[in-house]
Amino acid sequence: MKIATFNINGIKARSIALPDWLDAAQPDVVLLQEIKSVDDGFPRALFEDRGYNVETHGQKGFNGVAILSKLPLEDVTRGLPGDDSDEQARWIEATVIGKSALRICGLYLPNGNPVPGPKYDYKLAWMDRLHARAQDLLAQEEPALMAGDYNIIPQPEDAARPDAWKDDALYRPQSRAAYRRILNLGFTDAFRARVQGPEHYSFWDYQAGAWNRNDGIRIDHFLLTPQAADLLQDAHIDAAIRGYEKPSDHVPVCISLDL
DNA sequence: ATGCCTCCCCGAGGGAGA
Repeated sequence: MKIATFNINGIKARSIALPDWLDAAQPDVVLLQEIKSVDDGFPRALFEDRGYNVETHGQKGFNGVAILSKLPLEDVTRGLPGDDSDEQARWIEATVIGKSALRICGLYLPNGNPVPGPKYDYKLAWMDRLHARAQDLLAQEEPALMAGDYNIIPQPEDAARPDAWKDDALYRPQSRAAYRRILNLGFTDAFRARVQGPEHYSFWDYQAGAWNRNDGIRIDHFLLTPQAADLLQDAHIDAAIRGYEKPSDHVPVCISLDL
């Protein structure tokens, strides 16, 4: 089973590039972030015509997450537990029914800039809630994953110019510690389990020719429970499409599970 | 880089992104 996560930076702006990538890459399941659309505005037919089931959790203008799946989806839930007053659409879960069941969580973790400030406080509070959900997932002792745009640069090797990010919400020690606290519960970073070394990125700024200079950062991640990590066959980043026509500033990260 | 693009809101120019 091939699963991808892709921050598309607006479904309307990606109505060509996203279907083109789906047709070429043929993923079974895709977790989308930043659809920037309400549920009713999401072009479901574009994906249903390609054999995908579509589940969205959108809001007007910002954020928004979705799941595309060629396999049946069950028990879909929307919103990260832990704060009923949180109206931002950043979390969706479902169970994919393949040879056996896999719980998948798609997330768009808050950016958090500027630091300090209320947006950074929101990021850290959101990560506390993510930690709690992560603990519950692990307690199930079943194949499950949390994937999406974490807005976290885990290590210096995950940025072309780590010094440029030292005061940024994506790289502050407190941000990275909050991410490690989740990882250290027992999750596997699927990409780093398969690929080591620098110069593997999932985001390049639109500005200042970042793509052409390979001035990127790796901030889109797959975290696997031990039972899911046992099934891991492959992980890679589809970097090339960053250079295609009208790209997102992120590219897809893909894994294959023996499911 | 207190932001060089791009996206959204809409129908001008501001908020947000990372």
